[in-house]
Amino acid sequence: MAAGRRNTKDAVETCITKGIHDQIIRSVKRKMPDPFELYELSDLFKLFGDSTRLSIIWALSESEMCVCDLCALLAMKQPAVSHQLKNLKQSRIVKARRDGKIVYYSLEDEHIRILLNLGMAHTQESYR
Amino acid sequence: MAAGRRNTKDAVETCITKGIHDQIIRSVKRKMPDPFELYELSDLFKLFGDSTRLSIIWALSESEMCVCDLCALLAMKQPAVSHQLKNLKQSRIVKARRDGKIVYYSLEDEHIRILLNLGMAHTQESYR
DNA sequence: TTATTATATGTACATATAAACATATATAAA
DNA sequence: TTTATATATGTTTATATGTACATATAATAA
Repeated sequence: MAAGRRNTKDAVETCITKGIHDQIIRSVKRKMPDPFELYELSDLFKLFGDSTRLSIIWALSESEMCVCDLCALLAMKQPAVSHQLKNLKQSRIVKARRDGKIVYYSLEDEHIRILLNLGMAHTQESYR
Repeated sequence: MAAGRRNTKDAVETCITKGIHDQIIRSVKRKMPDPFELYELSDLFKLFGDSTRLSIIWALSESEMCVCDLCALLAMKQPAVSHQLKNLKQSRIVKARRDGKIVYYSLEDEHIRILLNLGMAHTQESYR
């Protein structure tokens, strides 16, 4: 791609049909979120990006549940559920409260529920 | 887990401390989206779950761009960008229009932009 | 204390996948 | 037609990751 073009510090690499979109690229580049934020955000979405984990999120959007409830509901092994809950907790998607031996999980905040509903709206719209 | 419990067709597997959450599990199970929908939805989120692909989505939320623009903006190889755009297009996250040799990509609909913004709100809230 | 239950964690393995590289296709100009 | 440019696609490889299994920890009861 694009041989023989300058590559100074602030130069913007565009197509040979040079400079057409130069201003757009520069403008967008200025607004770009810092890499850390994009990385954190992709990590958030990544956790929604597995169907069994998404099932857990969906279930918790319906009701607080304990680990064993989720195992029963989703026909998953307990360690698998616990591993996923750990991931979900680290990314602040779910929170936990212990009551004796039982640990109850629920969604961390309303953002999660809204994200889920919005995604479902998009999917349902695409496939009807 | 839970040895010696009945396992008839409609039985709900719960903890030994039996029946505590039986009603909740049954209720949630009834409302459960069908597996296909959850699978499609997880596929949607999965595409948001990679930082470079998320950068593409973010960039297109700022402005329609051609493949080469994205390469320049994100410092990615052209085939890598095209591969990701193909994935994004298949899941109706982006759409394309061709103008001569140049193919311009943009977000498919407003849901995508809202999903992105909502996710960013959650991330920014978590880390401030 | 020991026993039981509920949950968490360490590790290994099989699968998924993002990126690199090479190559093919599409469009326009010469 | 041939040439150049922009994009698409096929294939390989290195990495990431979900699950299974074994085991550890936490909490309650006996």
